[in-house]
Amino acid sequence: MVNVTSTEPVDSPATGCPIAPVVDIVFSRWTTPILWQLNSHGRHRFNDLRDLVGGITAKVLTQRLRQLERDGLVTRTMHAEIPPRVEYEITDLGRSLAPVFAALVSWSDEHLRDVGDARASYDRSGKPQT
Amino acid sequence: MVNVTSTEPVDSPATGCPIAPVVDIVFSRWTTPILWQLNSHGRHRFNDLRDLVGGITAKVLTQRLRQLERDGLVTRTMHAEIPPRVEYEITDLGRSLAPVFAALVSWSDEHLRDVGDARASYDRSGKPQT
DNA sequence: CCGTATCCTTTGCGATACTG
DNA sequence: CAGTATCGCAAAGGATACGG
Repeated sequence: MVNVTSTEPVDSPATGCPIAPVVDIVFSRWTTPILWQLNSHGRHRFNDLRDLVGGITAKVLTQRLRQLERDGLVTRTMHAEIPPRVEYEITDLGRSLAPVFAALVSWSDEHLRDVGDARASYDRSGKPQT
Repeated sequence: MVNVTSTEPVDSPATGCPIAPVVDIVFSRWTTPILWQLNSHGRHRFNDLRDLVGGITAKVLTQRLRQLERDGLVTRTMHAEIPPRVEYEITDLGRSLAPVFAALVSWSDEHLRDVGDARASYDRSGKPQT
């Protein structure tokens, strides 16, 4: 979490990096897959979303959803029924991240293999010399 | 860190989210400001980079630079002098992230204020009801 | 100068049990 | 169903001291 509005210096990895705030907002752990699912498959109930994301516990999913709701990227709708039904949906602000995600998909398609190659090469012989 | 090459399921926030691997690579803590500095201001020595990034300790900077080097995003050049001189530079692969960063800058310009507003609104009255 | 080693605190997360 | 409460561990990160 970071101070989004002020121009004061922050302790986070920010100084001189203009995209540090948005990185904090969008790329915290689990937030990307959550937003991705809500963006591609519409509105979802809590447990459905939990299954879609996969591997996340209820506690952490709740934490992340609360954060995303506070940041205006996701809405939470409570239906007063028994048993209770809660639905989460991405907002227009959340959908506005589409170009960012598209850029990442594009980069993955073009360059992810290069990273794998670099790692293999590094692990074989490239270790840093003193 | 994530298994980049295989198609096997991973435990990370990945299942069904195609950009999970690149998020792991590029948006780990401190990596974005490091890449940003190396991308905007060229080659740098270790301590210069440390000052440019700001707030990062030598230990953590070393860890992140090793990771970036292994992933092929940064090069490390040792000059055998006394005192020693080590220079870090972004690679072509690292520079290929430019469109991603550009998309993030653009989104910040257009929507970061909305997040601040959403937070203020949420903290005032929007807390989740049971 | 460029790290590494060590210690220690903090943070995050999983597991489990429980509630409206 | 959709969480919350509590516990406990494990990893990440800071501070400091030291080494090639």
